[in-house]
Amino acid sequence: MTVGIRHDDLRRRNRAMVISAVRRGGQTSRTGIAAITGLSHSTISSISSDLIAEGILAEARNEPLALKRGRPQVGLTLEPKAAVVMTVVLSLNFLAATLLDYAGEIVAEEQRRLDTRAMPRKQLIDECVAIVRRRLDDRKREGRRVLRIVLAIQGITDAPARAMLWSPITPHTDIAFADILEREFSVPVTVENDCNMMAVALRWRDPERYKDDFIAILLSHGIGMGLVLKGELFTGTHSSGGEFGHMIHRPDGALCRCGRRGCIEAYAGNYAIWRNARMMGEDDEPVDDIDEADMRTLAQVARERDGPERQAYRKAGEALGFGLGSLFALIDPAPVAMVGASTAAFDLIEPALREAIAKTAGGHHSTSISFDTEPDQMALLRDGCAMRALTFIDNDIFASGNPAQMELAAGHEMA
Amino acid sequence: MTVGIRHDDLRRRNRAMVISAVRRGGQTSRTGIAAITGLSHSTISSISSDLIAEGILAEARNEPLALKRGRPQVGLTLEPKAAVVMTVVLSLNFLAATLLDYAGEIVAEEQRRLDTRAMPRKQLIDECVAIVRRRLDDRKREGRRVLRIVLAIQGITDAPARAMLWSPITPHTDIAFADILEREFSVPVTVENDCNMMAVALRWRDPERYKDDFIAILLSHGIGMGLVLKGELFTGTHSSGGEFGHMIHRPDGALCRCGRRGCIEAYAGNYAIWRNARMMGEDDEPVDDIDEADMRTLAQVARERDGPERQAYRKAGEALGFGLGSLFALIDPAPVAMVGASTAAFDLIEPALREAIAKTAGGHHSTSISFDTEPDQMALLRDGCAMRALTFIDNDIFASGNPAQMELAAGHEMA
DNA sequence: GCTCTTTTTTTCGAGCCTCGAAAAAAGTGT
DNA sequence: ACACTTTTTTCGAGGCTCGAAAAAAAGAGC
Repeated sequence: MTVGIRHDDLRRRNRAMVISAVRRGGQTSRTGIAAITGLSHSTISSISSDLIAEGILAEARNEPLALKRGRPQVGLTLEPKAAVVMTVVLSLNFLAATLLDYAGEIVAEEQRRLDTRAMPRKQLIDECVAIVRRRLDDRKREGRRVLRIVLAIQGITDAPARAMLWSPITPHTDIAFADILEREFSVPVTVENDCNMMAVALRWRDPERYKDDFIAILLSHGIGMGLVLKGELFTGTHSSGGEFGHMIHRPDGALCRCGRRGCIEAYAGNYAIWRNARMMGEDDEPVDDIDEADMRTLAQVARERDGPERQAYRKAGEALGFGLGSLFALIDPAPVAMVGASTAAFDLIEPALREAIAKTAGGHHSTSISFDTEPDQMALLRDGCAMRALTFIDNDIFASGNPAQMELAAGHEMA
Repeated sequence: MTVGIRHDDLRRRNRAMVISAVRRGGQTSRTGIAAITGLSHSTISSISSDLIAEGILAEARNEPLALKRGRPQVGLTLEPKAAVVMTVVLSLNFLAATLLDYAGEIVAEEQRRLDTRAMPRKQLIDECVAIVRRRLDDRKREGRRVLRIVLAIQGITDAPARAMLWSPITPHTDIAFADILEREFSVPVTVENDCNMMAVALRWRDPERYKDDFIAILLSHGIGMGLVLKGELFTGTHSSGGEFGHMIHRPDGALCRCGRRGCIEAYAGNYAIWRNARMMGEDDEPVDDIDEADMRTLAQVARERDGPERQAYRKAGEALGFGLGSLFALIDPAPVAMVGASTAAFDLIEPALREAIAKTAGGHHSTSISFDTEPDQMALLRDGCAMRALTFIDNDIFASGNPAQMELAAGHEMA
């Protein structure tokens, strides 16, 4: 049973609402916030003066919001110096860390290539710890306390966002990154699934198109998905869930990277398209990594002539289409964003995809389903992590005007 | 953006919490409620004395709750006379209406057989209106106002629970039952999917087993599903969703009742099992209805010898297993309840089901997934509707001590 | 340049709500 | 009968939001 609502919860929630309104709206006046939240002007006035005094919001005295009669609106903005967050992205052979201020501006960045698949467990962990340490020591941080680290991992994470359970980028499993980094740096950490963070980013980037319900599908070596339903990120009950790529397309079908058979990924992942285009057997062990240039060449050949290459893309489209059809049977159709470098070949995939989806129960209005493509997954990923970290600070730290918490945030060095 | 929290919301939520604690706990003391909700004793005292004065709760003076030292606890119960709700169940060739008091006890019942499939649209509607009118006129109602009607329909309903969009029980589509009944009787109505109501009922009936995440699958002429995730009934974005039976098992496979091909239902529904057992073609038009006795005979034959009958059940198990595997890839494994008369043959289905699920990504620990069977779907359905209606009254009418609402509830005759 | 009008923001008192402490109530044990 | 224990109610304090009114900060008009 949910716990009863106390009096102080009330203030906390309304503070959170004010912060959220400013984060969404950019520069927003008190009157605007009152309109959005439905709270009275007096309440907004009281809360915002508190937040300004606490150094969370700031008044943007420079540019007036509107040129009309009457007292001009004073825009409220997020105070960049209020906090700093760090995002860490761990993908196949790639590690990146970014430091951002409270307003979401990038303060410092670092990217590295490394051979994640060959690394021993300890070295993989140490690389992550090291990159975090270097960015924490970055002088551009200017002593502002890092209040949150969000680590996005390609693979499955656990439901409390504490650990990586399984990942295609390493043979090792069950790495409790959150515990490890928290022990090391005394900053709260969460570990998130990469596709989920992409979905979060899409929502912030284009709230018109990606409103309350949409699907982000990553077309890459493997197939991933981030799902937002009713305004909430959809996750599994025990894990990050949403493993669209491992729904079954054909029972006992092609061999998947996960060791099982017939998964959607075993038809639509880069390795599967490659395998089919090269007319290898469906039982052949998936190759480890395919150069992006090779995939581009493959797509070009498929565009030029009707051969096994074009067939391979057709099979990918078919798998994705039937998979989406099954998904739509569960959740109803929703806008779809195709993310990743392989979306460059989406023109080869789409016809078969639409054909397949039209054969399914969820495909009722298959022509009206929109597919957008977004090739740059890394930028999306970083933005998603940043918003995840910042909204955590908004809701769980700054919303409760708890003096102890605030002091921590203001502290110039960490424990 | 969610609207800000006002002061009166606070009381309303805490009132709802008190009512909910009593509905769950049966006879509960004020102290117990304070412990469950985390609210202070003074708050509980104040709220419960209000609720008693308003005739929503009552003190159960008869039996003491515990035999220990100190002032004995006074049990609070739901006041049965506070309201009355009606449930209406519309299934294939069957219509039932039940009147229940605020404590959930049945006041009056009526069941009818009718040929839903052959009925014109108007007649189907009229039958529903008529059964509601008869039960509203029932003298056992004793003038207590009916505050809610919940209509459960086998088929797809829309997300706001206002209309039936499609159903296998009738060729007619898009019937706005909620509007029709509300116009007729001036009582709020919702239209719910039958399997969703079964899931609701399971949760109330056995909260230990069916906690926050579980799946109810209806094995019947068709295949339906009710899904509870994170304590919430899972629905689609536009419709009741969760059409597990129409996820794709085999692309371009067997002909389904819905007109498409390869749906799970086209292998696991009674008509599919029948079709396979009789060695008819997978393209053969599904039969309309199969006698329950015939299905029992079929199962008996399948148990006795290894022939097409047993194979048919194997295929059903396989379809359900791969389907659950795909579902588990999205939501992670959860307890499953198999509901309906056809669960009598679950012993024939289970081996192939477990075999299939073990081949999928979600089937990691396939042996640990529990399958319960619950043959009596009608009782479950009625209970689910009743709880749906009653909790609506709890949360949306009685929780807000709105005098206007309360007066309506107390009124002895309807508008 | 001054006053009037308009719009935004702050101030102030009223009304609720929850909480903790203390008091009252209603039994059991001896 | 009296002491003890546990539940429930009462009461005053402290917070929060709200509406109304006041204050602030411009543009418009002359």
